[in-house]
Amino acid sequence: MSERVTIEDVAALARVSIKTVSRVINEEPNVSLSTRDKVEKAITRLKFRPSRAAKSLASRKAFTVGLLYDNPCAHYVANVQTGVLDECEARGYDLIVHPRSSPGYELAREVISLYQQARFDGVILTPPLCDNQTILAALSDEGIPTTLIAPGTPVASFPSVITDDESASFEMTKYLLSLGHTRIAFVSGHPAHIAVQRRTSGFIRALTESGLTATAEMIVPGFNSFGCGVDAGNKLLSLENPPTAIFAANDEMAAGVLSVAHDRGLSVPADLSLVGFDDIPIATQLWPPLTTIVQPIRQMAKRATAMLLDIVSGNTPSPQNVVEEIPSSLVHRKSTTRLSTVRT
Amino acid sequence: MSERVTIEDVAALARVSIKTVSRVINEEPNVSLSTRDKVEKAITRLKFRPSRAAKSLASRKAFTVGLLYDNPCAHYVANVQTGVLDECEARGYDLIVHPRSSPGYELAREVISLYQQARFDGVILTPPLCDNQTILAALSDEGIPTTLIAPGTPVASFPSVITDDESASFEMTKYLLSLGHTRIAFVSGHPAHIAVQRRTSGFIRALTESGLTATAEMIVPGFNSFGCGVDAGNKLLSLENPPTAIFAANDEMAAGVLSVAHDRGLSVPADLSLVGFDDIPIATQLWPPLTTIVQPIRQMAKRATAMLLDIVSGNTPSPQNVVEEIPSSLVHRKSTTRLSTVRT
DNA sequence: TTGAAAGCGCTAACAT
DNA sequence: ATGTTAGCGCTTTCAA
Repeated sequence: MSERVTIEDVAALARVSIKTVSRVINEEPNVSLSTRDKVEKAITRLKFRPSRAAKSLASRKAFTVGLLYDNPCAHYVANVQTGVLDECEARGYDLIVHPRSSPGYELAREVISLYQQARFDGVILTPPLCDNQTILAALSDEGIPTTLIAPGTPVASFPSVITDDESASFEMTKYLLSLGHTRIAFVSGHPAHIAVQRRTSGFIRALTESGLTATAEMIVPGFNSFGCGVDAGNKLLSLENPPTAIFAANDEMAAGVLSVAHDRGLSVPADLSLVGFDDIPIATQLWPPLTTIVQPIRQMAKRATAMLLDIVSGNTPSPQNVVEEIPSSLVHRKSTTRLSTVRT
Repeated sequence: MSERVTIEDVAALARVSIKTVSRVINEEPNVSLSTRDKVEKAITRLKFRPSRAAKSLASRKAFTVGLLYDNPCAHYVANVQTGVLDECEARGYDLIVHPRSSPGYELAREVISLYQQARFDGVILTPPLCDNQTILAALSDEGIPTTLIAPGTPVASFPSVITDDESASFEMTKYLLSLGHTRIAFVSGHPAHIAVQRRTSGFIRALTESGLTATAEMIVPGFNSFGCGVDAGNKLLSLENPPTAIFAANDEMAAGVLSVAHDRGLSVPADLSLVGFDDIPIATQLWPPLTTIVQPIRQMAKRATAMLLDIVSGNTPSPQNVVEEIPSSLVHRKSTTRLSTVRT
């Protein structure tokens, strides 16, 4: 293997000082066009790549962000990673991922240790970690730059980016109402995921605003899993006066409801309109494909990363308690239809 | 924020030289027990964490591995990442992920650039990248330490870890045969995924060995997606003399076949036994849950990482063309049953 | 078994 | 607009 090409080699070839080369590679001002040109030619000729380790040591920055998560949903995680990487690559940062299911204090210790080793400049937290008080407190105490993706309660002292769960849920319910449905059931999500809880509020608000009331038998608790959807579906469709539309707080539960409908010989959407939330891959693979709400996960992750990089690179007048909201969107697919006047 | 604690602070407190501290933190030999003890106490008291950047610069190693992939399946990627991290964390390495869908030469350029910046010491490739000749050649030319996970043709000059696709498929077919099925159809996988192609061979071999022949109409091509499974299912179940068992080269296609069976009012497994391959999450969420083959993805990734770290840390007498095989396993669930003598 | 000195390849702070 | 001089916090090499 060839020896490493250093900034000195470039300086020698271009007949300038290493500081000038440094200016060029960091796009600093105050370099004449001709000098810049000479240096760039030398860089190209020698195939010079500045050493990340040397840069880090000298500038006391890792140029790396950490992504912390403890989420079983591969699809969600993949989207978040993609969004974070979008921003990292654009700004020359690296990403270190840290999936963790250890207790809060353990995780906190690990993260602090990594930070002290200067292995990253700051971290991004996703649900449910971004609602974990132990970790949040430790990060705050240690002064570790942090941003949050979709925290349940964005009261923390960290910038966060959220989406409009409540109003999206409201819109979806309105849509079902506009189709003529009045007996609409809701399968609520995991109580620990605060953001998911807001979906229930949106549902209730829409009903109330239309002069309807959300009865207890039409709101059944779920815990986000397919199996919960199955249970909820069985409960709801066994009702004396069953719903004509079901709104599940996530697609996985909607899929569970759908399989129950199939089993019972009910046709979706002819006999039952069904909608979910999230737009996970199976939403389009099921038959019929699910009308649902697309979460802007990737964009949220990208923004959260941008906010973090602004902080760690000192680009910004420290935004403090900034909370940015990125809207989700409703996709119409085949699982919903106007309530037919002829009832079974 | 407090000032950084350095190796000098520790040396001063322990009244030894920095070299001795270095010996202790790197677990080098030739340190007396009492000295080691003194140093360790000082480290604890000061909460000293060696700077990764300084260590990298001085030792000319990044202590980081890169993971390259271009795979749409989030579940697969998540498993690979977990396996890689298992090994990385145990050995103090970091992981940088690099998902890419750019053309081969572009990717190659990017990877070489990152390597030259010393942002990682070596890379791990997963399908389909590990079968991409352009990238493989570039990596080899540049002398970048590399290991491969599940390459289609492990002829390359890189250590690889594979699984037993052919024999697992053989066993699965034998199992179906043992249940009394003789009209068994196969939905083959994506032609570009060579490993997946081997599953077809195993199927054919089992049939042949049992004195049966694999007829053309019973082997239908697929491309790994749910939709392909639907198409294949429709084709197969429309046959004048349809199969009593269907073996899909992956679970996603099996799910497609299952939805067709449901639509046609066929009961699985009473009317049709159905099996898949991979054991992705929906395999257990479908009804009935799928009998399938569990791929040891996480372990494969862990081994591939261990091999890479052995190379980059010089722990090993350069294993060259090592190919390790990790066995998969068959899980019996509810989608298969003995062929009933009473036929429909 | 221990230590002193010389870098690793950059950036920072200050000249000029 | 450009250069000089010190480090950054470790490991390496060589001595003792």
